[in-house]
Amino acid sequence: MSEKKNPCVCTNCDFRDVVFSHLDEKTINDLCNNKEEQFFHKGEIINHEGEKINTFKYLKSGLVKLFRRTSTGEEQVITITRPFEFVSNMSIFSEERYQYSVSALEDSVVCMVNLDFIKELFMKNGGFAMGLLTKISMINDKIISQTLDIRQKNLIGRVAYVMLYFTKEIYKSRVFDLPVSRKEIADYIGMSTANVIRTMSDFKREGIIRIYGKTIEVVDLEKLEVISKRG
Amino acid sequence: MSEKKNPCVCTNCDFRDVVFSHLDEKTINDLCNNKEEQFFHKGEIINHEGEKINTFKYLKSGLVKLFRRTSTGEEQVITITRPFEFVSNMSIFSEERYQYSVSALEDSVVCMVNLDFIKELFMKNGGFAMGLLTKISMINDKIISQTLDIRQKNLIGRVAYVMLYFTKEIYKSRVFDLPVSRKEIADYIGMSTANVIRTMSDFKREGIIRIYGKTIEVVDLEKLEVISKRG
DNA sequence: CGCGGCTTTGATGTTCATCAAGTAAAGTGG
DNA sequence: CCACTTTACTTGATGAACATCAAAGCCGCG
Repeated sequence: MSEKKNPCVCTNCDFRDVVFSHLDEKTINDLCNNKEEQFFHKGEIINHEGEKINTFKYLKSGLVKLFRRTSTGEEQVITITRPFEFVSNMSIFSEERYQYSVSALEDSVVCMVNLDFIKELFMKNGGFAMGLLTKISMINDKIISQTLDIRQKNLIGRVAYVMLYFTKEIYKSRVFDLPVSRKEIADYIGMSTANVIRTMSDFKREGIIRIYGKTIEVVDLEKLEVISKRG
Repeated sequence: MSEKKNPCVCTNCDFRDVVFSHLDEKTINDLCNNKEEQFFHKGEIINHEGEKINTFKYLKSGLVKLFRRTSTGEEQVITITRPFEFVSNMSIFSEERYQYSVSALEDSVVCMVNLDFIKELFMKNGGFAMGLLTKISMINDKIISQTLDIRQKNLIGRVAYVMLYFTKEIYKSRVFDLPVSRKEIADYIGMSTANVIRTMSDFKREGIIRIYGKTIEVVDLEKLEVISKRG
């Protein structure tokens, strides 16, 4: 046990539990030499639609949105997601280029691992492969079911859904700073900006939420739930 | 080379190229003993939402739809897909139970492989694992991008999209028997049944398609493309 | 302090769902 | 095989939901 100390920070990375749990110390060390951490300011693009994929990226801290741009220039937001849930794009193995863009909604730290290294690891370590497939499947399932959930609701149901999503999934708090513009919410739920704003104003008028600039306070969580379910 | 003849039909299965390409003869033989083929009549359920997942299923022939039922009882069609594209549900590894239902739109043959066998194979054969992950990713990507494509269109654009989907992706022919009801199209594109019918009648009136009972003939493919893009 | 982007609200019009009533087609049972 | 029942399809009329347009207020930033 008197071997030279391993200075690799990956050993203690919280992300190990997510997909790198079945790796021995040597592999973790290799991983460490094949990765790079990068900081992104709020608003910066993490990767562009069409860009070549050559790293496996995951979010260590912050908040990101996954989106694409339609031929007419409008933005379609696919999902908004927190650390550990965002494992690169879904298509690292199936596509050579990113199908969607990812941008930082808050200051974020992304860890980028050489893709060939990941692929090699995937080939020779079944446990790792299984963990990664499971994680990727879960992310995809979540996106699909979220999309279906939204699709079945009307305008106010969708807005309520988004408020609840931030409250319960993203911030786990009834008070939070909205990390997106009204327009981004609109692009997320497929409604017009004006109507998103109108609905939020209605919620405010009815005492369901309070708005202080960018800060939102959910006052009546139950009523939001009812609206989201019924809408 | 005088070993006993292997009667395994899997050796020549077309599906080998899809995910079972990296397997040696012995493994293929094992696979053969762990699989079962099943025939489903048009309309039959292949698997139910909520049912326990214990086989890896793929479509050998026929046509299926993937869907779920909302709390209010309406059906949401997630995708309609042909052989080799449908590899069980997406969630065989991430979930214990099916999240969605699958039913046969045409008479179909499904091959069902013991899930534990697949998992074991996945763990010890990197090439197989890679092929499977790639396939699953592609299916997921397709579902997500299709959903986004539909979402950005209006009523007539969506109906045109569906007609083109059957013409170009499913049947590769301008004349085909519509395998779904008007209501199922409506559930697929998220519009009302009456309006789907109305739009198809409009297309017929304008000479874009012809309708003989269940049979559809696409007369003006280009006009459909224009409507689909613009709508 | 002035400019540009985001937000807000009202007024107007379009798109689409819903309802209703009728027809065609496809099962079902005698 | 025919009468009956049910399910799918069709069309028109109406109203609700939502987009769009426009004008004004707000806020942050150079």
